Amino acid sequence: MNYDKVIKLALERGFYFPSCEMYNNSPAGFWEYGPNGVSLKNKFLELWRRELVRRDNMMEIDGSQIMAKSVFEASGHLASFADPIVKCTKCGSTFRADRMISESCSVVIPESADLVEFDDVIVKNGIVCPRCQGALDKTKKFNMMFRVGIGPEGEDAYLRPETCQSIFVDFPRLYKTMRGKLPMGVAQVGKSFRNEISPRQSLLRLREFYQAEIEIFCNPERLHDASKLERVKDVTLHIDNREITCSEAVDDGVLPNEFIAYYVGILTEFYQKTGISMERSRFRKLGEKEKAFYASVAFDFEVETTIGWLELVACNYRTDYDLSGHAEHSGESFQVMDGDQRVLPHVFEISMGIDRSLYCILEHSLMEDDENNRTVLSLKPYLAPRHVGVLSLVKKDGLREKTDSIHEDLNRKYDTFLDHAGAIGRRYRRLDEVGCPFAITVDHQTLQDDTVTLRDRDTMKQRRVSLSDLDDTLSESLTFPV
RNA sequence: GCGGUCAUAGUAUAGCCUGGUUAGUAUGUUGGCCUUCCAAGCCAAUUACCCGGGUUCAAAUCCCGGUGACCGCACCA
Repeated sequence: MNYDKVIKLALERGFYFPSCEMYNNSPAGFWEYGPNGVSLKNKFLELWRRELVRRDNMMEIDGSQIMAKSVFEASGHLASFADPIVKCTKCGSTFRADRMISESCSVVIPESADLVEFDDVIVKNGIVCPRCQGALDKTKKFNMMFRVGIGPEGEDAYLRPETCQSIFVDFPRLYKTMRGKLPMGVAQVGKSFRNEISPRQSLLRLREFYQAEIEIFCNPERLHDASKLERVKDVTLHIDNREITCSEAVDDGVLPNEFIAYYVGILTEFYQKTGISMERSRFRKLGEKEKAFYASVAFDFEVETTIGWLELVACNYRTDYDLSGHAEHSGESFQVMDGDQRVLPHVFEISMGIDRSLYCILEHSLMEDDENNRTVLSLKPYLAPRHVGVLSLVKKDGLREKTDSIHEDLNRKYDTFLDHAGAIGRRYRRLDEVGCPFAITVDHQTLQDDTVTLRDRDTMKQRRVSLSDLDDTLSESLTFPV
């Protein structure tokens, strides 16, 4: 299934759509989730909590989206989350200053250098616009964070460009008050904001987006403990073009230690349960130049789609980069006791893009069933926006009333969809398109013996189920897997 | 931000070149009839020319500007 079909489904069936679409000055890169999108997202996150947060006994927080300027001085984002750009005064083209200079005259300037250094080299070497030979303007910094003005004086603060900074600044309190012990995982779901130059492709490149981030605080001297890895040692990983188990990955040096291998393992088990094809997924170790400025080791979890490989998760070993930065800027101590050892914890991060993950689930689940002339969103039942359609075969002879009462018995426990209108086949097709795994239909026999038909989305097969067994039957298929 | 292409109902499109239509079609949606378990049929209803300006007696149509989308470049924690 391809990108166009997914976006068409998203627009037509209330999964997601552009924000403020009726106003023509609405900026790009902002999308909203409709009813089915929210329901899918909530269930995806519930699965994430089960498979990662609860499984590893992590704690979850919900931090504020606007954060103090100092946070980003300490984190390095004010200095490093910005690109030096230079603009041509004649044709208006914009270039990354460091790249353009190294291409024009092989002088290498680090991107974090002072802006005057770029200007000096441009003047000294007579560099002009590579496109039109026009004169270049002065180099500027383009910072990708959104600045906000707080209070009447409009004091500087920033929308967080990643959710994890709240986890870092909250770490000392969490450790003290929540009886922290290393390794300690802290998770957060929330919005992050980045002023992308060119947002693209709906959910895949947003200016405002959801992240589910996990930061595991650990003792850097105890990364070879294999006790947790035991649980996932046989999980198969696609990594660096190989197919190996978690424990083999450590033995072969593909993954640096047991600690990281364990988290890569549970992350893989999580994604297996989302319905994303693991055959079309991989971990990829990032090279020195691809890594973020804070990472010493970085793996991306990537999924193949019709528009290429997408990065869904960044796994970064951030060392003590963040905690030492915040310790230095705030004066607070971030050291903790691990046994009888005083340590400044290191951080391993699992930073997940929720929107991208949802897109991949949709693309990998969407099927065209030509034989039956239908489109089926073959979601895992526990992720489906609607669990069960409740339909009356016809409205008359009391079937409507019977159906309504069955619906009332179900709709507090399940996400249901009540539908009386139109041809039954059309109603089944509509449910198929939003991934609803089951439909029960009330017919004349129901009035006689309190049974209904239960239709399975993927096979279209039906069986008769007694109303008294209905709850058990549905629960069995709709609860999250263990 | 640059270049190319594009913008008409929920969705997909015709009409634009050559200005004047009641803006057509398909599908969807809503109600009704019929049917009574897989997008059937019939009747009715419903919904659109991206925004702003210009040219003109008259603009969906021609011109300018803006915004957005797609592709490429670049960027991408």
